[in-house]
Amino acid sequence: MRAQTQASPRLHHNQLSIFHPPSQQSMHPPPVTDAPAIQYQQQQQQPYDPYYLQHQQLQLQQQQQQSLGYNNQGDQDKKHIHTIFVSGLPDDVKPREIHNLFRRRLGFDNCQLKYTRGNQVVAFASFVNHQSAMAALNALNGVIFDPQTGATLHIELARSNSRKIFPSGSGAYVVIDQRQKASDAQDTLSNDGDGGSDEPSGDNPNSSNKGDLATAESDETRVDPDNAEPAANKQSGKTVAVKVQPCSTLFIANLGPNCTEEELKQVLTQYRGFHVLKLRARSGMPVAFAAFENKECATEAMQSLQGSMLPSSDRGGLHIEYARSKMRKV
DNA sequence: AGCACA
Repeated sequence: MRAQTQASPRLHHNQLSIFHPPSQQSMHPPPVTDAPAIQYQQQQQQPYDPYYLQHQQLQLQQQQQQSLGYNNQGDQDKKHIHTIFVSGLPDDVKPREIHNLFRRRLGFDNCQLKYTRGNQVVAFASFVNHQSAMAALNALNGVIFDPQTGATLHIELARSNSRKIFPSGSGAYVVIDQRQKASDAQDTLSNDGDGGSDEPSGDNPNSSNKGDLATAESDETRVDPDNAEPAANKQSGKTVAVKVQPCSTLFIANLGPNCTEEELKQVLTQYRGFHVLKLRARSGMPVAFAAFENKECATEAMQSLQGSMLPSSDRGGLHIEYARSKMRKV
């Protein structure tokens, strides 16, 4: 009997918890001193999720910012936007997948999947503040969502924030179906009570209510045709050629000059199947190679950590690719 | 853009 090794090839964000610092930490000092900004997992076996702690901190931070008048909407920039707009999704995407894509991200609040009239699928994800939204945007933009079709996520800041439908941190998601043809959108509202619900279980075909959640639609969440780019050619019968051959070893670049092997290892050990890390400093800028048990594990880690900032990062977030050759087993 | 170890 075989184990369930052939899960869905799509993203499984089961272990993501890296600190995404504010892209531009503005006028406000870092939150508080009683909790470190980075909470590494100390290689424990027990499931450890700093998400909730950090989530609470972020909410506190946002309240402080609001009370200080930083959420000034007179600004022409988008500092007040804490919702991101996601396109490039395959049309068979499930709301659960969107939720699982974002639920572990720092500062996540809620998300909604939307079927547009043009038979496109887009999603909105809201965070507790602008920085968290930007961190998620930077981490997931350009990520291949479905390796089999090559569908690539295109993420940008939403034009306006989603209306808050659920209490913060409830982790709920919403489906809005505007398709013209017969719709098969089923669940409109779900909670994740338990921690581990990433398995690609069978879809439940209970199309009980449709359209009642469409009241959540507003001009805030309207989708413009120019806002949603045509996704990868998933219509063609053939599978699209991928950029780089997937490999169980990852190539990690854009590290800060002071990046240490320990620092990177602390992060990588949070991901399933991680084995060995090798750091190589060359001409000032170090690069690293991380070996995983298999390509799937490597892919998960890459997709979660893409663009993430380390404490030592000073030239932007991590740049991760599949290595060109597998790490020699030593 | 930068991909080693054997």
